[in-house]
Amino acid sequence: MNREAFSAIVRQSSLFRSINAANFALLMENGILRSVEEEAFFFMQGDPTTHVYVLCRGRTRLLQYTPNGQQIILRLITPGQTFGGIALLQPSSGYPVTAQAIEDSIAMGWEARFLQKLAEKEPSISLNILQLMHHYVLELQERQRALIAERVEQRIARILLKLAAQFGQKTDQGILINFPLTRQAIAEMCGTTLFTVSRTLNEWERKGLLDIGREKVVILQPHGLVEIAEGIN
Amino acid sequence: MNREAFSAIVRQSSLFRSINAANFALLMENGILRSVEEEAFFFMQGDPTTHVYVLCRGRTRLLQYTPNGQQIILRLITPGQTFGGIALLQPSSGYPVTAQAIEDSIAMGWEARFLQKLAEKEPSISLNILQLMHHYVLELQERQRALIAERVEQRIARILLKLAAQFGQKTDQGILINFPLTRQAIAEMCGTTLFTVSRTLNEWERKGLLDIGREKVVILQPHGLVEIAEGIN
DNA sequence: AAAAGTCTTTGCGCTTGCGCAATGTAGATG
DNA sequence: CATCTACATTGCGCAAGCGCAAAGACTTTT
Repeated sequence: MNREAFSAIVRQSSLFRSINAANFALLMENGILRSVEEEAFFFMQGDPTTHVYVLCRGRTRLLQYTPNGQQIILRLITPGQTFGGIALLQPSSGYPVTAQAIEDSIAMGWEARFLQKLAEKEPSISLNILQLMHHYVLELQERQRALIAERVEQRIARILLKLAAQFGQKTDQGILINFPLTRQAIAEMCGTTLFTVSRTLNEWERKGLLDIGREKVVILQPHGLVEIAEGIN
Repeated sequence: MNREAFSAIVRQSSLFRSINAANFALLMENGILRSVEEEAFFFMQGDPTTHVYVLCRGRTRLLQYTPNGQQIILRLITPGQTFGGIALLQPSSGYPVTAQAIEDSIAMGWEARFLQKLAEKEPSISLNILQLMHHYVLELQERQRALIAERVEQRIARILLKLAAQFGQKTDQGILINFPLTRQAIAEMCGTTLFTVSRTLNEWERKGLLDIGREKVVILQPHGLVEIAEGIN
């Protein structure tokens, strides 16, 4: 467990990048490390909001369950990103989402009370949280717009482009989405079924836009996807 | 222009209800009143974020436009509610929504800079903003869930129940939604078309759940709507 | 009272994309 | 290597709900 390396990640995280050295030292003293295995949970929807986390290693996803058991993937967390920030709110009614590790993950976490006190000394923390929530609001509004106004095709294209931006790896053929990505997972990100995703991706492969495989997507013609996402047909 | 009455509304608004008397006085000195006629705008999506508002009179809606001109009604603002709070964020990239008066409206507004300074003296303002954004996030997540997992019928039922909670007026027959509500508006709140809304409402009237008219909805059997919203069919 | 404007209803056709079942395939496991 | 398991494809049928056009009803204006 390389606490040094993790410390560097926390130092640059969007939540704490602007705090001073003394407070950062405090942060390191009071943070706990949590290791969570693939498929296991940091917390589940409804759990009491005890901790705020910064992911240090691995990949984690935030998701919601619908009453009928369907999952909605809200966002993917990579090292340096914050999750559970909602815990900072005073009267908090439980985490609004579930945080599940996609691969073995390690996060540093702080008790909400500790951070609340720290935030009094270091107001930038509150501001950063506000900033994070703002981004999240914009993301949700955008998704809602897409759900209402766009067809499944467009939404799938959008998700692929977004994943490419977040996890893309340039290869000589195109952009490999460096991420174990099942059809099911794609479907859960854009509100459709794995069947529709499968059909759509295969059609795009036939057109030469993609190169797909088991849990693999390579974008060959990003521009083509952009056109689909924008509804230019 | 009854500044006194407005002052009382601001005093109780979710944004400022917890600030001290001195700061409240400052607030009143520095606030401006903006009157906006029916259909006119407080601000539009993309406008620079200059002011934060608390609505004092009338009704206003927050909406988004899709690229193809479709509207999405995000939320209805009633007196005492805050809008444009996003302006408090430091590097802000324009209002993410449009604020349009549904009826002649008056709001008190403050320059973002002024409020930012006030927030340094009165941290509860930041906390309240955080709280507001949190509510908004929960609302958006809920809407997204509904859009993905529920059928139009359920979403319409949900919207009616929500409107009833916000604007409902008990009459001897049932709950009147005291609000000029076109089919088009309902459609824009739940991501469908006015045709589908019209058909659905008429079906429900036939079943005795509603009493509908031009821009009027009276809920006769709230429980029936709840059952539909919950998908108990 | 007529005309104009807005909101609403309704019929019809049709596309989208879901649901399910059966089958195929790649990688992991023993 | 055989087996198992998870993931992926594909065909078929179907329901939901959109889109449009036309007509009707209620308001407001002149």
